[in-house]
Amino acid sequence: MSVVAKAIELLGYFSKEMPEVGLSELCRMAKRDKATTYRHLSALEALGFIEQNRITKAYRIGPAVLPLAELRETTVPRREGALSPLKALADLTGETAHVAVLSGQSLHSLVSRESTAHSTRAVMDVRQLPLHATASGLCALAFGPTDLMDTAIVHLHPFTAQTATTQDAVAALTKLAQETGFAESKGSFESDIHSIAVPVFDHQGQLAGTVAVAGVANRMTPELEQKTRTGLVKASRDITRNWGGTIPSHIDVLWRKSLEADQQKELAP
Amino acid sequence: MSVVAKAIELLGYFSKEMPEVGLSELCRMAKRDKATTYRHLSALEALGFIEQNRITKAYRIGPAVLPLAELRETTVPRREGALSPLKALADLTGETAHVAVLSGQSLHSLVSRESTAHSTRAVMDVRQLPLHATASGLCALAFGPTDLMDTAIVHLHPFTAQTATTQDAVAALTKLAQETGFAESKGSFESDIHSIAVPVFDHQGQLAGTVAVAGVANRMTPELEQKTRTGLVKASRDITRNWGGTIPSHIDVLWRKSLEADQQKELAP
DNA sequence: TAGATCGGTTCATTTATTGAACCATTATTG
DNA sequence: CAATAATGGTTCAATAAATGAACCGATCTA
Repeated sequence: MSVVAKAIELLGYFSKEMPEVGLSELCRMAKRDKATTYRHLSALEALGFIEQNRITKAYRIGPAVLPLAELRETTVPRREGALSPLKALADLTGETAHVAVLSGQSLHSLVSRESTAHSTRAVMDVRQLPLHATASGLCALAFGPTDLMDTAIVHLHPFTAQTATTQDAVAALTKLAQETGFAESKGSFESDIHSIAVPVFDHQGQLAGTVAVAGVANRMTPELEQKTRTGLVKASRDITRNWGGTIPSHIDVLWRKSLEADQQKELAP
Repeated sequence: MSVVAKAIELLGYFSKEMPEVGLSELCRMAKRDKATTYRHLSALEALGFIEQNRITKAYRIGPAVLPLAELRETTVPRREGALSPLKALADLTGETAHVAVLSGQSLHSLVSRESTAHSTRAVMDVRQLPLHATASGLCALAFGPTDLMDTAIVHLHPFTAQTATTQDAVAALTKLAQETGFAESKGSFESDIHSIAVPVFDHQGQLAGTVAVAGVANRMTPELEQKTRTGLVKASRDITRNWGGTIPSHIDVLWRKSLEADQQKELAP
């Protein structure tokens, strides 16, 4: 692992819940030596990526990230295009909706929207999503570049008892997603969270990212699941359009079939 | 210089004018070896800080900066508070207005607003502002922590023929700013740009950042300069208030005196 | 077709990174 | 209130990682 990666990884330990973190705390979280962490922090501080609270000595994200984000937004305005479909999805389901983008071999959280319908809800505080353990990740494996699986199986970290930790198990989940058009994670990343994800595509019909709904498990009834699937498909269509992409026809077919099957089930009993 | 710094410095070469840059171009700009640059880029790509255009092979800023910027703004919401005073300032002067924040020992561009009054205008594409060569930098030296000067004099890079390159010259400009309440740069960073800056303060009356107007030199008449000074003082008062800060009374006195002197001059001829 | 440029790779040399042990301060606590 | 255990920060010899000249194959240009 390069120093660059180690240093920048530290930025991942800051969150809305913990916007300021001290040196020792950060060492524990990153499981690194104090001197090392300190030098990494100092380097990031000199660059304005983090800054230090002069009183508490704790660190927080610095102002240097702002112009970079602005540049990214004006160059590739994906966030804006994802925002309003995501809001609609969160409102429809009453759960947390989020969009992640595929960059190289990894999946990054782009924007998330929490519903205010319930006091308990999923909070998206992870920036890089594990491919094998999240609905979004499995969705990327199912519909993204094939070599993504090679990266995924390097570290099959067991986040919960439900996490798929063998190549075969991950492959099976991926296959299921490819057959239905929906990727699912039932407590495989966080134990009480049940997620469903669908792919978003770029102008070449390649996977650009994923839209997902992360729901509190005990609220995820078959009815809500169906509503979620319908909402996800609409959100993916909207975001794909906003990003100037097109949904491959075979994906369209998959979704139509899955949604029709759901409706059948609803009419049957 | 640490690898972390070298790698992250590469991010500085992307701009609105050049949002996508190839490997060789980047090597020339950063004056570094190709292999080194390539490895730095690869590291940043793996972290999502940059991504590669699969067709042109050129690199651009990646999506990983977006959640960081969002976290920064929710933690330290300064951008929002600066935006509308900045807009007013740009409209008043017809030139480019911008705000920078002091983070540790360096000054970072926070947000800039260009006026549409003229087709030629200053473009703020630098993220870290040199302390000795810009109005904002001199302003920070004049009203910020005293140890800032130590950092400033380490590299007195001659950006133009007008740049102050001796400690004495920088000290003289700083002293002038301290006496008038306004820091000025006449072509010391970019030859045709004339800038004026004033400080913005935090809740302790310490320097939090700077507001500045960067004007095209030949448009900067004494009349526009006076209008700019008045506008800057208003902008600083508004932004300082929005950030929950207070302007020290001695600064208030300085500004009043300077603006009154300006009015005298205007009435005299 | 010959030369130039591009992105990307290799490997011996060099240089920066590492972490145990060390301070100096600042809370905690019996 | 003194003892203890945190905290942030620093040092330096051992070591692991970064470096860059030279190289490759693919495009592009004249």
